[in-house]
Amino acid sequence: MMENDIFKALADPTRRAILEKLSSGEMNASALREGMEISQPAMSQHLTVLRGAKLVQEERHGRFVNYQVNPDGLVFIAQWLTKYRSYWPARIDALKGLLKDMDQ
Amino acid sequence: MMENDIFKALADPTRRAILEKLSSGEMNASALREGMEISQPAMSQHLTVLRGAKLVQEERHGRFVNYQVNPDGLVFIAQWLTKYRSYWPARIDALKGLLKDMDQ
DNA sequence: ACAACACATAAGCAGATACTTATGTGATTC
DNA sequence: GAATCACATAAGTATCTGCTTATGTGTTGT
Repeated sequence: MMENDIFKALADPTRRAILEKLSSGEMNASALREGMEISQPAMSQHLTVLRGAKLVQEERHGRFVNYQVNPDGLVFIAQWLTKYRSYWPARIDALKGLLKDMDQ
Repeated sequence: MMENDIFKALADPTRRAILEKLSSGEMNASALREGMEISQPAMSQHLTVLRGAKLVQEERHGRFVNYQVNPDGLVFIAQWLTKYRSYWPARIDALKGLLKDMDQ
């Protein structure tokens, strides 16, 4: 199931850190490791999970694989959030109408 | 950490189902169990996790405890999502400005 | 062709997680 | 005030998760 894959993927702090790194531009797996104290296999495994959740996309360039944010998973979460619109604080109430637009 | 508590709490499908039940109105723990095939202790444990993530609020009424959605955790996720605004598909681009308003 | 490189996969393991049964706690009812 | 009810907590356990080390696969450079 899509929903479960996404939330499980985001449950791990290392994977959220990877996503955040990618938010500033696409990067290959080695570049992602820099300053992260994580082994090469661990990174590879995390990227597999993120790809399965449609949170990242990969693109091969020779022997490098560039990863970038995939909006699909994130859009799903935004849509999931709309189920709770009516409970949001009033000061963010203006968001409601726009979130509605996302329902197509 | 707040962020980790929220994402870990949402990683479990049963807890997401509980949240969704609460989205249609406040309910006590026994009412939440109806039609869910979950033991009483399991429900109690899940509600503890959801409360720790500020995704639900409790309110005692005699020997019943009413639970309701707590927007705090959900608002946090919406704010977290804004980090990836620039990767959203164009057709949802209109949302960008509004999400920005949430940054205060 | 071979060595070096970037990354993926396999297998094993320690710790985390979600369940279970049993029992505890506080409120209500008779 | 004793029984019942709604819920919480404790302790044990099977499964899941994320790591490790070892090895495999495909690409590049010489």
